[in-house]
Amino acid sequence: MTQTAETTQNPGSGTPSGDLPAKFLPADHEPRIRTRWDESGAFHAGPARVLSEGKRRFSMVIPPPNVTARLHLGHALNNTLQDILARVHRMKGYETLWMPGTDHAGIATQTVVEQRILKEEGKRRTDFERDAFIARVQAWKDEYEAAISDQLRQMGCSCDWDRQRFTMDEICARAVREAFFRLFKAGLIYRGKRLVNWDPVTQTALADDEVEMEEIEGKFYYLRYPLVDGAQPVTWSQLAARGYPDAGAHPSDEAAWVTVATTRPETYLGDSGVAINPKDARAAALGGLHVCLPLVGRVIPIVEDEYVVMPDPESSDSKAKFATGFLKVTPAHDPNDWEIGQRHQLNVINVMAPDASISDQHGWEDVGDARLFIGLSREEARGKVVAEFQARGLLEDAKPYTHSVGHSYRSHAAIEPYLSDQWYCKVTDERLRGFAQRAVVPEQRTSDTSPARAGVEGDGAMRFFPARYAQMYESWHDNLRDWCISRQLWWGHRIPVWRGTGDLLRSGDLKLLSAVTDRLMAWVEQGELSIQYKGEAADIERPDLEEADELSPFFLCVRDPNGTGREIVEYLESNGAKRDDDVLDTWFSSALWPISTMGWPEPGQSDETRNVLEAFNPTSVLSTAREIITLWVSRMAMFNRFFRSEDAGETPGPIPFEHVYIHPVVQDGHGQRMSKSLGNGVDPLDIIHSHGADAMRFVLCQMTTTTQDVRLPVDVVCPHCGHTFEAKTMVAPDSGRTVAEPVQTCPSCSKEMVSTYGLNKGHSATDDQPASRNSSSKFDAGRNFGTKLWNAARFTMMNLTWAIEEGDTTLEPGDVDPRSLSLIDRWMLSRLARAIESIDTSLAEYRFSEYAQTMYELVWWDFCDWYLEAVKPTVKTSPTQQAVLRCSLETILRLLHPITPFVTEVLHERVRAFRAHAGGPGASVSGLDLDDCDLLCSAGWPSAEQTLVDAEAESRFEQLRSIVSAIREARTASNVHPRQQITLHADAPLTELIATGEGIVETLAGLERITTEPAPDGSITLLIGASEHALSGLADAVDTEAEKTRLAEQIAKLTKDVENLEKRLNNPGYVNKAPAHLVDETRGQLSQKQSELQAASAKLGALG
RNA sequence: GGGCGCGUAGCUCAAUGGCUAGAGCGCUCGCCUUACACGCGAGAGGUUCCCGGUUCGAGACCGGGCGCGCCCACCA
Repeated sequence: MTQTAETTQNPGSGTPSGDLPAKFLPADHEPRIRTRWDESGAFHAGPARVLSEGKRRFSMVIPPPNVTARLHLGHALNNTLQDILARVHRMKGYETLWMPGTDHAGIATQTVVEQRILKEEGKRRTDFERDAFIARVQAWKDEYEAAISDQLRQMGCSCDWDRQRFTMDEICARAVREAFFRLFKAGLIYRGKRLVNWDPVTQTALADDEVEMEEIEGKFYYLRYPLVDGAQPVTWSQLAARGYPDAGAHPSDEAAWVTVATTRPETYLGDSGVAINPKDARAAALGGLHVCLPLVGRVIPIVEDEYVVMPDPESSDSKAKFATGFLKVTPAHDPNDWEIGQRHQLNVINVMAPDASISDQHGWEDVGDARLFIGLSREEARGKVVAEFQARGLLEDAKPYTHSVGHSYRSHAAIEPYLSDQWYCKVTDERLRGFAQRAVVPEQRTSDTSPARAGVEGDGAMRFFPARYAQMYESWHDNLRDWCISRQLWWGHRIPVWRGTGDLLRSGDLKLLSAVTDRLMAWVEQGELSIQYKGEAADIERPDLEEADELSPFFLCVRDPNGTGREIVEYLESNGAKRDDDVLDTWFSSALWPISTMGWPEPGQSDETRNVLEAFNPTSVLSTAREIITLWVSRMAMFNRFFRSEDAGETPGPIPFEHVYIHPVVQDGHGQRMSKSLGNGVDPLDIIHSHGADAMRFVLCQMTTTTQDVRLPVDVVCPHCGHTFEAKTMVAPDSGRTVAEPVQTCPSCSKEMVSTYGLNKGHSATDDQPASRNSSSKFDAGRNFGTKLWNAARFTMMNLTWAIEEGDTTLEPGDVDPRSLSLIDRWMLSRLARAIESIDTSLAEYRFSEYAQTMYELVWWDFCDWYLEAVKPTVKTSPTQQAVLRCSLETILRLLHPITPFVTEVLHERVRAFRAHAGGPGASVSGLDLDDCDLLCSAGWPSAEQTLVDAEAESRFEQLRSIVSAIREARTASNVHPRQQITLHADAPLTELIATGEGIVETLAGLERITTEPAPDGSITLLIGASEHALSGLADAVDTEAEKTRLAEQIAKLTKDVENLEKRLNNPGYVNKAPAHLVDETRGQLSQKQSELQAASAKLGALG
């Protein structure tokens, strides 16, 4: 929606407030304010102020967004919260560093770029040279890094933009190489042959988290494997003789078999055993027997393993229900089978090529008659295997079975567990896992029993908010496995390892010259090279290196291939050593983020960069999403502590952050996570465009409760008329998810559009049906709040301005003594003081919604609804009240600035302009400290002395407020026109009470006067408490019937209250056991209600 | 399978075991009151998912269900 120009004339025209329009139009101010902030350098942190001047530090590293795409509202939420923390602490006087940056996001980015190139140019990655392709990805990165930075800036994020980082920039890359080298040298990185999640399409290993589970309608195949004793078939009668249960049920001279159940028959080619549970009654009779794989002819053992599930057709567990008790073991193609194979020393037979076709070129030799499967794809082979088994009477059954299968989150191909050589990081080592576990504060630790080491820096100092997430962190470490860190990609940090064979040592004309080895060893001694061979460190001379060959090479890790190691690299490569083609898992560089961004391992050359790490690590808080607690938070803890260890890992170094705040996940209105595939994401810039950054930030802050998910109903914006409306939805047949219907009709202009919410396949935008954008009307509340604040400030300025024009002496510097003030002023100051206190408490516990709510109530209810309305008649002539008004506004601007930085900064400019115009700082309230500062973003956080909290003023105000409410209710019930000034006929006590308010009751209730005279005919009765008063001077005749109805309702309610209170007091348990003050309170309430009831009844009786 | 969160007004959410369970949006009525109609005033609207228990007192705590959702692991 586009905002139109203001319609309201400003009465204060010609003064410093004169050019304030009736609405705050964000687009008119945001760019200019951002420029002012940038130019001021307010967000640039200086380590020297921490290290030499002893200033308290507050630091955060941004969770670097992936450069794959623009930011969505989930990012907006997290970054708003971080900015709030940064701004609050900056105002509180902390030297504040918020380090911005982005993540290269290895496979994700490479894949989006590959897909775009394929779509636009029809080329594949393999059509490019490695460097040329990387250049294309780099171009994408540049585009999205710029877009993301722009989004963050438009949101108002107060990052230290001079220090912006990227996980692959030289500063971070240097840290990655150094980290890899140190881990390699320490034996914490090793080469391992393991099963990985292999994506046969992209031909890369995927991390577990890069695998998505998808439900598949498959089949359970029951395959018969003939039993053999040595080379001879075993008959059922022989089996019966061994005591095999039910063997007699088969023809005695027929060859016996066992039946295995599998969803993947094609993997039988790689079977190297059949397992049975030792508790199975059949197990004993099979001792020493083998099975012979059909066609292949391979004879494989039957092993006993507890892992095998016993069959139970009645079981609700689908495994037991479908099981036969015999499990085919394929160590090369199933992770569990791999484990079983390890336990029983079974052969590992890989029957597939990297593209997942059946192949005898990758570790399979005894092909036998199974040759007919060679070259088939997995899917083709499956059908063929089933057909061949069936043809031989070996297919017992095939049952339909729905199960979930891992798929590549990028290519969507089914994952093949695949045996391959990979680099691993030994995170299970005490120096990594142990350090990370012991970082957590003792009271949040549960499972890990290793004690924190007394006196060790960082041990037991890391705290989770909300605390429950500590549990997730801990339990993950219990089941930790070594981390596969290599990826078969081009986009990423290339692994700094070269492989060498004995030929490297026999280079040139020389035959195994010790001089060559000496040369390598010299580099090792210099700490520039580290060597591993056969899984062990070879950093000492090992004659057997000479035997290394292509199949079993030795590995040379170069500390700094681009710098000091250049000479080594040249030497290695000129002698035939080849660099590893793989790159590191993205999370490897992410794990270094808190130290790499701050310059580790180099101290930095200039004053600016030197000592950043010393000054700002550990950071104060990390704000992130819960699903990466394990992938990221834990690894940062490991690396920060390991690499900052002062004794190479003997003693853990400092933790990466003191607090870990886990923010909620933003879901759409149907409880679904915002995602690209659902199309329910919302671009923060769309919200900024329609509502402004402040409105977006305020609502996001207000939404952030301590639950784990928050819902944001997504609306559709009409591309024709800008109207925002709730989309008509449907359940998608394929996913079962709720999505918008493909074509939506605008309820305002009746034109049609194509909704992006739900990514409707086959519906593309046309001129008649343009694409709509997503938005949410939830942000209206934030925009309204901003306008309210704006107008409150406008009112304030107008009143102060008038005083100047009239030559008042209002603004003489000097303290206003709160004790000398009127009730309403004391009340307002008390509310401010309490808000300051309450915000501190909320923020200390990361309760952001409380902070927003406190400000909402302070501004809208206390300040606007009551204070401003109450002071209207008096403020123009009261210098002290003007001082209170101005100080209140300034306090509010400061307290609100971290949430809504733009509008508050603009208003701060106006307040300062006004002060300049008035020629001085103006009167201030004693006990309320507000420093003078050019920009609000670097102004001081307000502090209020405890003396400003005035309980007496608050309770007196509550009394007066309830009188005002009673009068307003009576007016409405009797249809008295809002502007009609009326007369209150009150008794002496009430008159006195109202007098303490110095006119505010009259103002707020619209009273012309208050008198003790008896009310004339035609008045309406006003019951306040148990005393009866009246209102007269109404324009129209009193509706007696309406008054009777009102009284009857009142009586019914009071009767119920009295009953409840009596019931409570008649309960002996309550009177005896509840705290005495509560019982007394209840007694008081009862007598109060009883007299009110009596008064109301009497009045109703009198009306007849 | 393990862990976690949630279920309160039509919607989105509040409520240290203690006043009559509150707010915003939406709805109804009255107001263009000279800061603000993105506003002001007054209202309507509740079986706090169900069943038990603890307690003088439960929306909250305990046990058992039902439902929704998220994360992790696994899937012969």
